[in-house]
Amino acid sequence: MSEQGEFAVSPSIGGRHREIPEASVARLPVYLRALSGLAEAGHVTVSSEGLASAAGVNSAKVRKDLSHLGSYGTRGVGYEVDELVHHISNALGLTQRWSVVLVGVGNLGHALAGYGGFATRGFRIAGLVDADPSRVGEQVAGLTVRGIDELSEVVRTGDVSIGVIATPAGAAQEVCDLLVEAGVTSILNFAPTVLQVPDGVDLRKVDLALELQILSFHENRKSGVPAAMSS
Amino acid sequence: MSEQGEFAVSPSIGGRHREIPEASVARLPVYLRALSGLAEAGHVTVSSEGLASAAGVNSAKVRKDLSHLGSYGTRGVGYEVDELVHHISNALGLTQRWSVVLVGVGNLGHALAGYGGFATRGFRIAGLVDADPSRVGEQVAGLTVRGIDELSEVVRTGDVSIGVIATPAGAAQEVCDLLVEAGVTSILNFAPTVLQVPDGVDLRKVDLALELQILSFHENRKSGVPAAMSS
DNA sequence: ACGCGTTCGTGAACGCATTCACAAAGTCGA
DNA sequence: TCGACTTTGTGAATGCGTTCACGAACGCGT
Ligand SMILES: NC(=O)c1ccc[n+]([C@@H]2O[C@H](COP(=O)([O-])OP(=O)(O)OC[C@H]3O[C@@H](n4cnc5c(N)ncnc54)[C@H](O)[C@@H]3O)[C@@H](O)[C@H]2O)c1
Ligand SMILES: NC(=O)c1ccc[n+]([C@@H]2O[C@H](COP(=O)([O-])OP(=O)(O)OC[C@H]3O[C@@H](n4cnc5c(N)ncnc54)[C@H](O)[C@@H]3O)[C@@H](O)[C@H]2O)c1
Repeated sequence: MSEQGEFAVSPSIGGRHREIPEASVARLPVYLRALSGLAEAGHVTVSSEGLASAAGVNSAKVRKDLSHLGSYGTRGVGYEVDELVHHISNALGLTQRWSVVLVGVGNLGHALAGYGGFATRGFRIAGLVDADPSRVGEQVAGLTVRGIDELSEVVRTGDVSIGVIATPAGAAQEVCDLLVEAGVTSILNFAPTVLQVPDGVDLRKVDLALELQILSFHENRKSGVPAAMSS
Repeated sequence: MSEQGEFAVSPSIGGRHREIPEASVARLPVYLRALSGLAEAGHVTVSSEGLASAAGVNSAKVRKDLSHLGSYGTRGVGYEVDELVHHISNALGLTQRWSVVLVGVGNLGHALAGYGGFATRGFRIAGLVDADPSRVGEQVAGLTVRGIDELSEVVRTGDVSIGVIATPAGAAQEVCDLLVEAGVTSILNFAPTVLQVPDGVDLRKVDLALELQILSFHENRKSGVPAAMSS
């Protein structure tokens, strides 16, 4: 409850460099999880070294990343765990609860809908939507599946800003367009397709096949150099 | 069946720079998918520009990436789609079929087991493993769930090199250790934990909560600057 | 045969991210 | 109070990835 004051006295008052590098942003959730573990284990403070090993990175990276949030460490001691959790949560916008709509309640969609990780991380599933008439009305994870024609209404009434796409690849762009039109400004795509979104809409993807193929590449490397047996 | 000859006459024979940058490797699967679409649409050749727009990147990146595989383009024309598919598949090691063991057949594990994307991308699920005795013996996606004590045997007899972890976070490191001990050299982790693996084992992760939190950060940015209302 | 238009392949420039390394700033025991 | 010790915060150095920009190579029409 004092970080605004801290910000006010931050160095170089004129310089507005509140930009946190994307690579740092991607690590903040990892730190957050590591800190939860440390807090449960009874740690009150943690050094950059300690947090680094818990998060699987090196300590210089931790310090640089955290420095983008402000100067919340104490030299000779480290960081106070609770305070750091608070600041990271704040930077990530996790102090408020974001609402999510999940489109495509099939094989994967069912697993996602039933996944406890949404709620525990502060995300609320505001609605489940599917195009298959035989799925509409079905109860999944305590929610009723709605028709795709109700998407816009779900987004509006549920104050939804994040859309999750778990439809087949062929339908993903169409669904994406509908989500954007309905007012969603962040999309997480599980379908193996490249999606186009207008400026102002953030898009991230989770791609199982891609991950496996990257592993395949490294497996291939490991199993003796394959195409270098010439001459 | 002629790329070894091609490699042999590659420029700077003494310099052994067959290393493909990790960032390029991560895009090759995307190109592969884009090329499949182009092939279906009847394209025989494609320019770097055409492939770039299909893959959602810019053309300089495409050319640079493909140049790491060799010189398979024709100036003034572009790349032959079929040939490129072949070379990328080869570079990724997709000419052979990799076997996968899936550990943790719960909510998410069921979805993964039933996912057609494994087979169509050339990956074979050699076994499903779970620690819950009440799950062992269950039929899932045409396979019988085996006990965790059988993991080593499944890996050995199935010639498994890739392990997928879909257990709760608390069990992930233990499962990871078992996989490594059994001889698995690549691991894809769905549990929200940092895993430790020895050198020589590749580890990748898919982290839903992390993705959502990154989106949350950007949502937060968009909805007016939040913590800058001081003074 | 030849020139024109197209597109690749790649060196060079640039920018972002990581790592190094150390002065500054704090704690803590005596 | 003070000095030894710990750890942060950050400039500088380095490394990696992206983008630029253009010469070289090729197809094609004439
Ligand atoms: N199952 C997995 O483990 C897994 C893993 C990785 C990626 N994926 C990807 O996730 C997506 C979903 O996979 P799945 O196994 O759940 O498939 P699925 O076929 O079981 O489910 C797809 C659902 O989307 C619905 N749908 C289709 N078109 C729609 C539209 N226009 N609007 C709204 N809903 C629509 C269908 O009715 C169906 O319920 C696919 O793109 C798949 O490649 C799945
Ligand atoms: N469900 C989702 O959509 C989703 C999404 C993202 C991430 N995840 C993560 O994936 C993991 C699995 O999620 P879930 O929803 O399927 O959970 P779940 O509880 O439904 O399934 C976990 C399974 O793992 C088995 N298991 C537990 N300990 C084991 C061990 N030592 N060895 C082998 N098997 C063991 C359990 O018996 C169970 O069948 C979790 O870490 C979760 O955070 C799930």
